[in-house]
Parts: sequence; C-alpha cells; structure tokens
Amino acid sequence: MEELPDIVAVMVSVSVEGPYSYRVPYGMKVRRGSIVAVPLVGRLTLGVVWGVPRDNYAHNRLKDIAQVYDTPPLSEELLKTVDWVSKYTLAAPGLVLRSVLRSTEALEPERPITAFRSTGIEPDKRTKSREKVLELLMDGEAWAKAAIIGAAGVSASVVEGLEKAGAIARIERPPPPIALPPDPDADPAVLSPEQAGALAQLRQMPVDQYGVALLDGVTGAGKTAVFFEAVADTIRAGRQALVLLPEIALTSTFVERFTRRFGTRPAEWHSDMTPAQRMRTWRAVLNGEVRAVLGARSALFLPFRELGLIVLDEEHDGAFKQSDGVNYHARDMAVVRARFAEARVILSSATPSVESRNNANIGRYKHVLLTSRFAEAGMPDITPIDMREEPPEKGQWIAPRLAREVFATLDRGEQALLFLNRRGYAPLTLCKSCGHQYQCPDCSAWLVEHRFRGVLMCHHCGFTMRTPKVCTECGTDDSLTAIGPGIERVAEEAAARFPGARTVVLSSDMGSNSELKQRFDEIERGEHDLIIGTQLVAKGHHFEKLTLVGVLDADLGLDRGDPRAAERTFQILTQVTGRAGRANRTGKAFLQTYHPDHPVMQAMVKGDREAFYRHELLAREAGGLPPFGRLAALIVSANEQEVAFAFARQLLSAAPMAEGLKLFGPADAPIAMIRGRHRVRLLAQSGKDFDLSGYVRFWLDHGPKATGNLRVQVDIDPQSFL
DNA sequence: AGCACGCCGACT
DNA sequence: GTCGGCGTGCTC
Repeated sequence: MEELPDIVAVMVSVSVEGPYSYRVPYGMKVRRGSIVAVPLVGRLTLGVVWGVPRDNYAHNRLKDIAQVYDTPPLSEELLKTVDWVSKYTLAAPGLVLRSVLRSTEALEPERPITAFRSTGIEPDKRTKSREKVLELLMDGEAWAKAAIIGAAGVSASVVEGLEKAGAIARIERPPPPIALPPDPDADPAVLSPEQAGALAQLRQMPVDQYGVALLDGVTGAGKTAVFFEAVADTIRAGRQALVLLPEIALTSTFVERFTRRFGTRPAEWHSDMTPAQRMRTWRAVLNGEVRAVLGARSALFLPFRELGLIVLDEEHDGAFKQSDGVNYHARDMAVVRARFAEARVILSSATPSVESRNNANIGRYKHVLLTSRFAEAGMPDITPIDMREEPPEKGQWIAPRLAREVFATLDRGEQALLFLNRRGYAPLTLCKSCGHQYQCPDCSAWLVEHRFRGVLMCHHCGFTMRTPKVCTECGTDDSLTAIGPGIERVAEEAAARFPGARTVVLSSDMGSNSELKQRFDEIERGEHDLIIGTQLVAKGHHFEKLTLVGVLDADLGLDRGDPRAAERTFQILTQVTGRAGRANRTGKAFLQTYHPDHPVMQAMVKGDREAFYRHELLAREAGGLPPFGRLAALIVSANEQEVAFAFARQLLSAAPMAEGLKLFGPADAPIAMIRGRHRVRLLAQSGKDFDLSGYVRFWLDHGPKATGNLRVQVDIDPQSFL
C-alpha cells in the first residue's frame, strides 16, 4: 500500500467537483479508500480518502480528519467506478460517492443484542408470570427480551424483576448475520440440454476475468435457472454476486426461487427495507460476510470487496435508468464496474435492448441464446386488429372481434387479459359546453380522471382536485365529458359486456406491494376470469389458465418521435403477449392497432423477433442514433419560458465546433412544464467514438453560466426525450 | 446536502 | 426601524 503524506485528498459526500485536502492528525493511519469523517462548514461529513492532493490549497486553512472508521477500506475498483461514473454522467464525484456512503450508522460498530438465560438461582418469589418465563428458559438457550415477552405473554417488568432477583442473567452477543452464506450446491437445477448448453457458454468466461454475456432467451425458456448456476460458480470461486432487478415488486418471487436453489435467503437491497436492515446489509457487504445480493439498481454502488458477477435481469427495462440526481444507466455502469473489478456480467432478457443486441452481434458481448419454451408451450399466435377497419362501437374500446374471443375464452373456463398502459378512467376531461380542457396548473399535461376516487390528477407532479360537478370555467352543470380510455373505463365496459366474468383490475396505483401480490395469487388460483391491467401485469408473473391477451392500444408511443419508441413498444408487446399460454396450451394474442404495417407489428405478428432487431438496427444506423451514435440532452429550465429559451439560445451559440457533432434545439421539451418550471431542450448528437461527455463538460465550463433560477440538467444517453 | 449571508416585503 | 421570507453560493 502506498504511503500517504500527512495531507490527503478526501472526497466528501456532498456535491463538490473534486476532493478536498485534509491533514491527517499524528498517529492516525489512513490509506486510499479509508472511510473518514471530516469537518466541513462546522459539521462532520462522511468522506473517503482519495489519495495524494492534486491541488495546493493554503496549508493554514486545512482541517484535520476527525475520525477514521474501523471498516475495511473501499475497494479500488469501487473508487474507480465512482470517478468514471462522475466523469461520464457529469455528476459531481461527491454526489456519486453519496450513493456509496448511504448512512453513517452503517459505519459504527454493530450493537450487540442483549439476551437472557437462566442462572439456576432461585428467585425471591415465584409468581405465575415468573413461572412462565423460567419455564421458557429451561431450554438453556439465551432469549432476547422481546422474544421472552412475546412467547411467555408477560410484560417487560417481569423480565427485569427476574434479572434483579438473579434468576436470569443478561448476556451480550453479536446479532445474527443479515444473511447466511448461500450454499452453491444446495439444490442445483436439472437443466434442459439447451439450458446446459447456455451454461457451458457462460462458463467459457473465466470467473476471475472481465466478460459480458447477453443471455437472450424467450419468455419461459428458463434464463433464471441458468444464471443461478453462474451465481453458484461465483460463490464457489469465493467471490460475491449481485443480481439486479428492475423493480422491487419482482423481488419476493425471486427471493423464493433463490432460497430454493441456495438453501438460504439472499441479502436484499431496495427502498422497501428499514434503515436498520440497510445499514447491516451495507456493512456485511463491505466486510465480506454477504456473498450474494438481490437488489434494485442502487445496489450497484454497494461496497463489495470481492465482486465477481453482476446479473441484470430484464436488462432492457427502462427502470434501470436513473433519472434524478445522478443520471446513470445501471446496465452500462454495471459493465464499467465489472471491468474495474475483473468480474463477469450477465445481461438477461427476452427482449434485449437494441444496444445489447448490437454488442452481441459485433462480438463485444458473448451471445447466449435460449430459443425454446419450457414444457412444450409454444409462442402465442398473434393477430393484429386494424382499428381503422374494425373499430369498436362509439364509446367502447374493445373491438368486436376481440370481444368475441374474450367470450369464447371465458366459455372454455380459461382466463383472459386486457392490457392498456394507461391508469385511471380517462386521460382527458373536457366541458362539452365551453370546450375547457382540464390541465395541470403546474405541468403541461392533462389531468387524468380517476373516477373510483372521484378526482382529476396529474401523473407528473401528483396535483389532485375533486372532479367538479359543475364546469369550473363556464359553470354549466353536468357538462364534463371523459375523452379516451384508461383501465378503469375499460373495466366499466368489460363489466357491461361480460357480466358473468369475475373481473380484477390491476395497476400500480391500486395498493401496496402486498395487496398486489395477493391479487396475483388470486389470479393464479383461478379466482378471476378476466384481468384488466397496465404494464404491471406484463412482468414476471405467469398464469396457467391465461390463454388470451388483448392489447387495446398496441401503438403505445409509436407516433411520438421518440427514438426508442419502437424498441419499447416491441418489448412491452412481447412481454404482455408472452403471458398467454405459458403452461401447456398455446395462447392467442390480439393487437388493436392503427399501424398494422409498422415493422414492430409485423415482427410481432410473424413471431419474428430477429426481423425487429434487423429493422431497428438499420433504422438506428441510418439516423446515427445509439448504438451507432451518441446523444446528450441538455434540459434548461426556469420559472419563465422566455428566460429558459433565451439562455438555451446563448448556450447554443457558445457551443464549440467539433467534427461530426450536430446540435438541435432549443425546443420545448416534450413535457414543456413540470411543477411550474418551463423546460427547453438542446440535443447533441455525435458519432459513437466521440467523447460526448467530455465535449459537454467543456461546453458548459466555457459557456454562459446559469444564474438566478435557471438550471441546466445534463442527460448523457437519454432513454426518452421527456 | 446544509448553512450563512443578503436583499426585499410586511409589521410592531 | 426590525423581522424573516427564501434565493445564492461556498464548503478543504
């Protein structure tokens, strides 16, 4: 280890552009990666020793490091990742470090838990309550106070009384581990020949080297079982494994599968955990006690010391892109961290992102294919319904042909799913007397009616108002009309058209995770015939009796000029139609569309995913879009629209020239106002080998500075143009 | 991220 | 004349 001088650079976990210098007090030992507390404007802040100071800050203004924590230092690999992410995303390195150092408590020594055991000494008095406690402790084990109270049904004072009387004594012991070591050989899966082949391909990547594989397999092909074996290999090799899921709603099913395979629960990392659990997990990852973590995208910044494998399940999922604070894509940053850690990455998906597919095509990633579904289930038959030729009746959203299919399915005693990716009752409300359209006061977005709750609400900022009886503009009574469908409205139509069906409505705003899980369990048990749902139903769950899927608006965002619209539509349609017929019967899916000739629809109908990727890659290449070019979005926002526009124009004229670089804008961002702030967008497009992050940093450093309420947000590799 | 400093409106 | 609203800028 390099000997550090008595002045060191410390990265503090606040939004600063580089490390600050601190004195190391006499007798204190620090090295690169040491976690420290340093004084910063009169208070202690967490930081990490970064190395030798690069600048020469006035010595007389330096302060002493207040404390070094008694933990292993952060791994070199993690420090390099922080620097890299900061450089790439243009987020302040201190801010990136913040996602590593999530809590101070995690650094304090773990508090032991107090337990009581019997001493055998006879207490002064034997009461009924005391009997119960002593009986419990006859087993000779030490019991936690809360456990005694619960099991014996006595109050805390009984325990305290017995302690005073000497009949029981307290012992302190370390808390049980947050997760037991997974056993790689607990219950290895029996793999199909195809799965075994896929695993063999993964095993061609040595466990101690950097390598990326795209595990590209159709829904139901058993990708999870395959990458679990790679997790087992990693654990056997003495390294830590991380499995990232796009959203926490999927974790509980996953934890069950992991537990069956490895004989013990994985450590978890997501926003639903208590602070105490997080702190213990963080520490256990750092000291190496935890060998496998199942987590959301923020788990990418956990302080692993021997990281050997990162799996991204559903790697194409948009939820892996973080879009507040540090704008990073977990998929790309996982690859970066793995490179520094000399670890493997497995990207798993039935509908890989176009970027990953391209990397597999050109040989940068190993392409591991799984093409057959388990248990002989075939892919669903997909039929388009041309909404121009077979429209639903006025005021309805289900085309006659789809309705007939629903009837037939229900008659056979099977389940049907109607999918519409729009929450609420109607996306727009207007007054038929004066024409007023109800809009959010703070965002440029319609208020969505939620009839069940009797409110109009904005899906961008959460603004909510009671649905008025009388038009707020012209005062006409009972004149408000709902325009367009949301799933509540489809549910209303379904109730009228399929009166015998037991119907359930599922969307993300319909209750807690546990309530949703309950609904899913009911569906699995066959307690519902007709499921009406948003994107939520497209993921992770499979239902034996579900044989029909109707997509009410297959076009999704196709006509909204977003470069990833086709890809997203393809992914959602593949996922949701894949819900049909997973067990042993072939399912049917119908796509209601106004663009039956669009390449996405054609690829869906022909069941030809390769055709989609071919077409999309050609289109991206022609447009110089990712992965054949790079994009960076600059969102300028201000309280007034003219101010934002004027500054964006100034920025644009200050943009340095560069070979092959194109600039677009300024233009209203697609959502031109959010929470009262007006937003204007500049877009930079470059070739794929151009350092676009470096360019934008140079541009902003040398261009006009945002003052007043002006803000400039940078989004490298924007996923959508919001 | 916090926290102090400073400039404007409202009130005893 | 002073209190306090929050917008702005700095932190080794």
